[in-house]
Amino acid sequence: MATPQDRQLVEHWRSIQTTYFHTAGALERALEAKFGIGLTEFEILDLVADSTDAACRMKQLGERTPMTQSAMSKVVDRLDKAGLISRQSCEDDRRSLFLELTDAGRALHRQAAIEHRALLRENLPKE
Amino acid sequence: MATPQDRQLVEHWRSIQTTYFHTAGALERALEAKFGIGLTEFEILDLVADSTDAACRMKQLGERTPMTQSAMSKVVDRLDKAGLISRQSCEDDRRSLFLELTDAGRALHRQAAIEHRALLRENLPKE
DNA sequence: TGTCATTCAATGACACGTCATATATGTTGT
DNA sequence: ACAACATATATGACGTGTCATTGAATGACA
Repeated sequence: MATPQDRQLVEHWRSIQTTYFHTAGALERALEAKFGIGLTEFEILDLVADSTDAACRMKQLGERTPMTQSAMSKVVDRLDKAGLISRQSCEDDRRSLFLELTDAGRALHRQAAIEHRALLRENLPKE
Repeated sequence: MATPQDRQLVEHWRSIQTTYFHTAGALERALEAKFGIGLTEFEILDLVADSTDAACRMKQLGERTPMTQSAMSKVVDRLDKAGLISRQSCEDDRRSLFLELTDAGRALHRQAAIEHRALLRENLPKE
């Protein structure tokens, strides 16, 4: 802990951590309370809802999130069991999985997304 | 997922998440590999090393980090068992604990901090 | 075609964080 | 001094993430 630059660097990092934890916590609690899903669950729903094409997505979604492949697999598993998402095996590559929102998933996502955006607006530092 | 403002908001949030996970991951791996401690362990060491006064600190440290009280307690416990920190009970309020780096803790922190700052410099978005 | 390496997803062992509590101490009001 | 409440830390049960590995399918190439 020497130079002022270092102090500033560390302060910057702490502020990132703080807004990350603070915001993630708020999201987590609200989504859990109102919709019975966690933040990671929502994020997968959000990614899938946001996916336009018909590619085999499980893998590609992994590239759009810092989540581990293993974590993804487990979250998707929970979502599947909750009836919010469906996994369909790909015709052209049977190792891959194709994800799709169920009607319930789509409906829940629509509501939850509103809440999610609102909380981001409240919690994220302006600009 | 309607307005462009919303898209931008979500993109902003995802970028925070990404830099958070990416940076935290890099720190975690490096500290673990070179010093045998996790990121949270380091962060406590760092806070204690950075504490000037003689207040009963366990509680007050909690205010400088997004960590839960429970998490703090467990991290400190690990650090204690690793011989890097010592907990001394406060004279004037025996519920409180006073934290102090051991010599080993101080030495390790000195090295680890250098690594830590360097990695922050590499990973954090400039400005 | 048969081997060997590669890729996608799932799983088990394990570590760590969270929540709800427990325990000990302190404080306040009567 | 005695309840009743408040505060500081510790702990146990539990969920979820990570790493390493597995299983299945594919690719590459002699």
